[in-house]
Amino acid sequence: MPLADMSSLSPTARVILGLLRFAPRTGYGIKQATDRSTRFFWGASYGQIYPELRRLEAAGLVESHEEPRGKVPRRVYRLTDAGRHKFESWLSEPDDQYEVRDEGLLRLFFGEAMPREHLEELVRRRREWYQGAAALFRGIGEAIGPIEAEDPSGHVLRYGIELMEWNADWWERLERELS
Amino acid sequence: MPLADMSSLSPTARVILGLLRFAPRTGYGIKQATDRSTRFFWGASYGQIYPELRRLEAAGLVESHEEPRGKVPRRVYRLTDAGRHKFESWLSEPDDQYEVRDEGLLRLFFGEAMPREHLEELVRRRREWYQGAAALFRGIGEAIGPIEAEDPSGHVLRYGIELMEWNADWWERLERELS
DNA sequence: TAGGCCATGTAAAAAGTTACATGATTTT
DNA sequence: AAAATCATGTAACTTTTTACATGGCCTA
Repeated sequence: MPLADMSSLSPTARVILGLLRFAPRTGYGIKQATDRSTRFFWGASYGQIYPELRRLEAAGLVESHEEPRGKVPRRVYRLTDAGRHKFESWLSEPDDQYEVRDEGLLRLFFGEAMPREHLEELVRRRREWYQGAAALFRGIGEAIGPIEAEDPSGHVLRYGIELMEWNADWWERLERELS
Repeated sequence: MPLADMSSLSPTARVILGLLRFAPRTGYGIKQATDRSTRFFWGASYGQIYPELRRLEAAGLVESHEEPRGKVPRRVYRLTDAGRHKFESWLSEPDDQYEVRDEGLLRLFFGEAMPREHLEELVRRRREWYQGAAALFRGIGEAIGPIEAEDPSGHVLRYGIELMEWNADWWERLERELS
């Protein structure tokens, strides 16, 4: 029985539904999974996850049952058929607009006027971040991975790895140019 | 006289201040400038720009004067010294976290399960978007550019062009693989 | 036994989007 | 004469962040 207005899914709702497709999880588990996977293009905080799970349940897109560990209350959520269907119809929608928000790039865009040492620092950090991201993406490809990636040769994963590597390279080159 | 709490700048405030560094502008002009430049990593809507300009003025970071065109009221904003200083100290802050939000990637991340024809469509659109973005960035490099780019050989612009080209290539390759 | 991890949540604030409303000026 | 562009704004809503609060379980 859909009670809440879920005619359109918020990005966070989509992350949640998408992760639950692979396995049932607790709110906490969803947070861990996003931190290890989607955080590179869409993060989520507890302040969104828990309320969103309740909204999704009210709309009949997920269902939950209690599964305590000793005295620790614990609620495991899983996708309903309606939820799976809703998610898949979102996937099928045309998406015309790719909106990207990248505060680091914003800073760099205006940063040409920065003192040299700050610029070098910024470039170094950015390079390190991309190296970490590349390593993480490669790790997902090798291990079972937090998202239980069905197909380790999947396009997206490859895109992720290659994009992060390209970036790590680019920033490393700039770093060398500057020094 | 700073009246509003501007101890920390919102991203939109930073875009505004950053653009005003090059030239005084109206709210409308700021919107045009973002649409042609920062929109690829940070967009802004009128609903943010006009109220933010008033907050910035209340805080003494920008100042404005009326400059009507005929009967059309028109208010031109420019940076104050305090605003310039504030912006430059933001540039100098260390930034540890690069948070990126990319809804298109989110979709693709989960999209492996998509019906083939939807996937192809998505890939095609994405390729086209990147080709457009690459063209636009190259255009900025050639023309004076809406942001009055001081140095057309600047790192960021080069980064933008090369990133968009890399992406256009990547998605084109995937498109061919799929067909 | 202490520190880290698992686990759930809320309240307030901040940030951003969307839809609406209005009208002059400039270009085709 | 029509269409595009310049120009300013608001109200309601949605989305996200941040800071707080609590406490059991596991392992070194």
